[in-house]
Amino acid sequence: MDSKSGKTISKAVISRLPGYHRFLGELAAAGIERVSSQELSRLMKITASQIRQDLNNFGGFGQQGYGYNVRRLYSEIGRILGVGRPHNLIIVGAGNLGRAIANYHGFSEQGFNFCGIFDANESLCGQEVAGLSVMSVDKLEDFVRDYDIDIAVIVVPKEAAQKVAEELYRMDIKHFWNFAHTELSLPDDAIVKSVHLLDSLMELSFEISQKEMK
Amino acid sequence: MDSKSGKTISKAVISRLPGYHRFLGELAAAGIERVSSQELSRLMKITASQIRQDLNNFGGFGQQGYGYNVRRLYSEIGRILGVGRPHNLIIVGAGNLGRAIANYHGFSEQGFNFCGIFDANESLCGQEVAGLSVMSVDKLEDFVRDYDIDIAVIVVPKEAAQKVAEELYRMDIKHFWNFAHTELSLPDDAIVKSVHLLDSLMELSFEISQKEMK
DNA sequence: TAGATTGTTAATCGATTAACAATC
DNA sequence: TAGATTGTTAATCGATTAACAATC
Repeated sequence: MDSKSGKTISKAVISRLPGYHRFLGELAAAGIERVSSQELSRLMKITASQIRQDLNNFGGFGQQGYGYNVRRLYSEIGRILGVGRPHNLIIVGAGNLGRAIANYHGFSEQGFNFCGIFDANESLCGQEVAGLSVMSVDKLEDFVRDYDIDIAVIVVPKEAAQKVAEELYRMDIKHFWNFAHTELSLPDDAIVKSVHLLDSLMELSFEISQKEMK
Repeated sequence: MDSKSGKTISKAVISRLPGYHRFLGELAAAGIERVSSQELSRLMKITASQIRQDLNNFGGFGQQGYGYNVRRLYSEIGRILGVGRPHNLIIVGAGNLGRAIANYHGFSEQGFNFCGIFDANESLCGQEVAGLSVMSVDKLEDFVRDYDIDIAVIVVPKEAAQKVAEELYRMDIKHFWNFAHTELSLPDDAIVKSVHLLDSLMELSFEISQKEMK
């Protein structure tokens, strides 16, 4: 069990874990061996107290009087996040965003392997994207049965997203990284992580408006 | 002033505003005229109490015994978010993700207009992306002076992001939508909204790991 | 008017920060 | 040992939920 005594980790803590992983990765790459919560605090602009609280959800990775070993903490957080251990993904939707995701190599460096890319538009099928040949969504069922697919990336128009997700769920895919501009509604054992780009841009726009009213 | 008596709106509230906008847009498109906080609560899976609290940060948009007028509330939230009012953006980085963003039409529908796309790689210059011709980053300074650019989308490799952002800041661009896998560090009057896709995928991976440990 | 539902205050819950004893 | 810094408990702060008077 990752978290001490199996207690649930709050959303707030989870959302900071990738940040720890990123900063520690940079420190490790810079050849830095140890870091204190105070140094990390300055770097990440969160309090040292919060850093220690967050890490202690998972165990005592530090040493009094010394701080934290950078490489050790980096790999512990990686393990907690489940990176490293390989994940097999498919991309559903071979539009611009689907292609962009397939082509970004930062994902595979962390063990996220794109195994197939699918589109409903037959005229796209056979095109090569990031070393994969775009397949018809008709082939999804067979493909998912043959490979051990863990996560589906939903990059289809919002009108199609719910239906596609339900079909994938029936094919026993329970984990979704959703880029469609809509919420997916699936049974409780499904895990959906949505990235709503327009929402993010709107939050920026809100902050701009607030600043200009000052 | 948007918020009642000018008080600062919490991050938590801001993050829910685009969701309200989206759901109300869908209700309006479906021809639904009124909605109560309780109905919206069921739809959005947040409590009715929270919805009323959130909205009352900005004023009383509802009516006792009736609820909220869908079209009115939709447009009020749009106004609060600063959508509708046009924003001029440039995209810096004409890689796959930059192109995908330029090509997604959902942004311009909300008043976010892409005016130019730039890349440091001269061999990409002149290529057409979403009706725009990719320009050399050398042209940025003149372009930004001539057009009224409000927001820069940073879609360059993480090694280049900080430098590019600083240059844009010097050219008087203060608002950044950052997709590079690093934090941007800029003076306090800059507003940076980052989208770290890998972080999002790692959060999903974390939740998968947690589920599998149960 | 009676019923419904808001706007708002008060109560609860959870997350962050502060403090410090434990210990390397 | 003395100094540094963690792990952890307690105090504070902020966000969510509950409750209900106001009112359409």
